[in-house]
Amino acid sequence: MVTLDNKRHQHYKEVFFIKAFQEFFHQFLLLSRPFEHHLNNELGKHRLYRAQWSILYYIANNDSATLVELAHYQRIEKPTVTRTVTRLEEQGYLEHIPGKDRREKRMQLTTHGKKVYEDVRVTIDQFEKEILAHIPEEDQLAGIEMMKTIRMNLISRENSK
Amino acid sequence: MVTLDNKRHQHYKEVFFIKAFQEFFHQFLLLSRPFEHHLNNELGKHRLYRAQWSILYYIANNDSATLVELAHYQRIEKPTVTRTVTRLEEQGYLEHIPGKDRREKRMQLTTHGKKVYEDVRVTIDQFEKEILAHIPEEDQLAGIEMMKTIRMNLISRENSK
DNA sequence: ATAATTAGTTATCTTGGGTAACTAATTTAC
DNA sequence: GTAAATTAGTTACCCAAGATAACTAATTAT
Repeated sequence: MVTLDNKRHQHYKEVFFIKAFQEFFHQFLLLSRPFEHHLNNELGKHRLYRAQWSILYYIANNDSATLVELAHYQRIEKPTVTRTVTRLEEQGYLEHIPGKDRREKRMQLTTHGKKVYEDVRVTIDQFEKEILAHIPEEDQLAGIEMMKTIRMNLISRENSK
Repeated sequence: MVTLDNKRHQHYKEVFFIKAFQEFFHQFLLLSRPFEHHLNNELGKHRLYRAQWSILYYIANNDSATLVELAHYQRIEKPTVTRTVTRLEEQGYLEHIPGKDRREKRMQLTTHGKKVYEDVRVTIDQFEKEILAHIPEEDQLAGIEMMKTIRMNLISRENSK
C-alpha cells in the first residue's frame, strides 16, 4: 500500500508539477517557432524576413548603425550581419553614409527604406496587437523586464566562461 | 518656441515611449537567438541540438509519441520531424513501438535514451536556473501563462485565416 | 470495392546562424 | 614615426532546422 502510494505520488509530481524554470523555457521554445513563422508570413507581404526586419527596426530607432554595432546588439556574428545588410542595400532600403573612420560602414535608411519601414510597421503593429490580445499592458511590461533580465543573465554567463 | 517644444515632445515620445507590444516582441527576438545559441552550447556537450532535445523532452514527459503528434504539438511540418526523429533513432535514443495502426510510427525512449535524457536534464536544469536568476517563481509562472496565451492567439489566427 | 484521408518518407530549397581566413584602416607601443 | 596589434568588414564555406511538393502505404468513409 505504501509502495503504491509512493508510486502514485511520484507520478503525480512528475506529470503535474514540472518545475517552473523547465516549463518556462519549454513554453518559450513552443512560442518562438510559431511566432517567427507568423512574423515571416506577415513580413513576406513586403518581401522581407525576420533578420532583415530586425535590422530595419534597429536603424529606424537609432537613425544609423555600423555593422559591428548591429552584430553586438543582436549577438550575432559579423558575417551574418554583412549578408543581411547587403540584401537590404540591394533592395534599396539602406545606404552607406561615410564617416571619419573609413573601416566602418555606417548605414542609414534611404527615403524609400523609411517609407517601407512605416508601411511594414503598420502590418506588424496589427499582428503584434492581435496576438497580445487579452494580455494587460501591465503584464506586457513585466514580461519585457523579465526578458531583459534573462538576456542579461545569458550575456554575463558568456563573459564569465 | 511652440514648434521647438512640439519637436522635443515628439522625439521624447518616439525614443522613450515605444509601444509596449512593439517592445515586447523586440525583446522576445533579442532573447530567442542568444537563448537558442547557449542552449545548443549546453546540448553540444551531449552531442545534441535544440530540435532533438525538444523531441526527447516531449517523449520523456508523455511516454511515447507519433511523428504527427510531435509535428502538431511543435507546429512544425512532418518532414522536419522525420529527419530529427531519424537522427535520434540512429543515436540509439529512440525506438519504434509497433501499434495497431501500421501507418503510424510511435516512438519511445530506449533505456539508453532515458539515461541520456536524465543526464542532459541535469545540465539544462542548471543552465535554466542560472539564467532565471533574480526572477521570482511567481513571475516565472505569470510568464508561462502569458506565453501560453500568446501561443493560443497565434494558433487561432492560423485557423481563422 | 472504390475513393478519400492519414502517416510517414524522400528530394530539394531556403533562411539564418556559425567559423576560418583574409584585407584594409586605425590605434597602440616602443 | 614606424612596427605591431587591434578593429571593421568581407569572402568562402559549413550546418541546423525550417518549408514545400510529390510520393507510398495503410486505414476509413462512401
